[in-house]
Amino acid sequence: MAQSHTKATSHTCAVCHVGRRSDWHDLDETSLAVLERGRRRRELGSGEVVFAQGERNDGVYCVSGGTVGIRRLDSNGNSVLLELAYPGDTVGYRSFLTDSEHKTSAEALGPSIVCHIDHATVTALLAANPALGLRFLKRSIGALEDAHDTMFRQATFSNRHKLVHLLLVLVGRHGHRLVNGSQSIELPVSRRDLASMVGTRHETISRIIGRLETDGIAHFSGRQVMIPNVEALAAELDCLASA
Amino acid sequence: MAQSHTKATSHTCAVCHVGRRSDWHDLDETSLAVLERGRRRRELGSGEVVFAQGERNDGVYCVSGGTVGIRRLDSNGNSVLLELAYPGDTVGYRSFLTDSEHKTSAEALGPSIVCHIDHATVTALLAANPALGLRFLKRSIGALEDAHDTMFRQATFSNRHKLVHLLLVLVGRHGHRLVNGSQSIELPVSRRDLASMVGTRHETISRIIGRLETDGIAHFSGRQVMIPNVEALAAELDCLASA
DNA sequence: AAACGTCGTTGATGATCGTCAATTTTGCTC
DNA sequence: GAGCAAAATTGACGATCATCAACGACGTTT
Repeated sequence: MAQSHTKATSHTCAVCHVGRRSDWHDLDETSLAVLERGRRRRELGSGEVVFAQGERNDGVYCVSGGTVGIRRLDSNGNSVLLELAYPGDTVGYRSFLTDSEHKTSAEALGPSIVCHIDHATVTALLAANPALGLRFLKRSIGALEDAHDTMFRQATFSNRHKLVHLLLVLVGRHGHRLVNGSQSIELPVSRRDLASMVGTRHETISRIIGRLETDGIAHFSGRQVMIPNVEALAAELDCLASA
Repeated sequence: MAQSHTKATSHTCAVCHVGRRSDWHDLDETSLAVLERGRRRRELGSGEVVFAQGERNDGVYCVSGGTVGIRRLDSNGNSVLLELAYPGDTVGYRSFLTDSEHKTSAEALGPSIVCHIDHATVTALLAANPALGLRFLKRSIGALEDAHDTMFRQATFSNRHKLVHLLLVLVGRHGHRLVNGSQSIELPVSRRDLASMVGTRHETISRIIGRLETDGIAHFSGRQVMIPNVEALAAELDCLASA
């Protein structure tokens, strides 16, 4: 809307994620110029780190392609995948706004593209565009409500139900409808990460997957999942809401 | 600092929570006057509801005394206590900022005092005081990081460790040091709420408490808890960090 | 005082899970 | 393609948990 021309050089933020509306679309022309100068595009391979837990903040990152995982680690080697970020999402804004070190790590869960916007640039953009701060505020509130949802499920769902719910969420993001109406996904995460998201061990996830297989609800082959009937999967959760 | 006089009428926000710094301390004189007009103090008995899940937002609430629980319910009667709010904390700001219905309920966990600040007043104060928006932003980021901590513990701690951790947090908020160095607390929550915070059933909490008793680590009598040696309690968690 | 509901505790039992270990599979490097 | 390391699966076993049920304690109501 505001940015009518800008000679689509294919990699300016103004024309990026047209459909998805990133946090940077509302900027005025001069701010867009500032953004273009302070921004650096990075292509990441699977597993590459965007920022690491404990590092000082050096700006924020806008996800432009692929999937980015937000992870927390401890000194024992435990790892929990807390959030998934997709194109249009901004990550690293929390430690920026609190001017502190990153409380989580972010890593590409597959080939991904992120744009780094350096610290000084974000500071300048925030000063000139109050709406940008509002976007971050909405983002953190949304993330908090997601976290509350997760905490509620952790306390009330069985592990099987938690895995089914997670599969349904991933289908919404990564699923492809096949001709016969069934769904096919390539999971963006390992079994270990699945386990950490469900709150159990990877061996247990293996066994629950085995039971889903024998029940005919889903068929797993590595990270490929075939779901013949998504409604049947969703029905597993409905019995909780109605009973 | 800014408000030097204001004739301490004992119940103005400017002189409330002097030590704890509420979100409303930074307001200028004229905004403080607006706040005083749009604010209504409420004294709540144990269990009384501040706002209910699903209601539309009608402003925010500043906790002035006691303890307020933030709770999520579902249609099956399941209830999970997600957060605790203490004097100086503001609650209800999330649905205010997203202009939506409350996603959680808030209730007094004991005799409490909250000040209701009506919707129009908060809107006016936010427009005149950008710093107030920042306070809410910091608050939501802090709550999100707490939620991430909880999610991490849910995935990596045993139920016993989760309960021990929760006890240590509650000791920090509600504990009193006795002459012999031991700590005494009155729990602000029921066993059922303890269970929901740990992510298990109340019967299991009962049994874990029983084991803590026989281990001599803590002594429970209703909501009164005696902890002879807080370090011994904390040591339960240390073995996780070092091992 | 009696009746009632909620909360908390305790017991018994079957189901589920965590752990250790062995093995297979997968993905990557050389 | 061979070789390697990490991931994933499977089995066995003990530990823990969810569930159902019974019971006592407590506060409120009638």
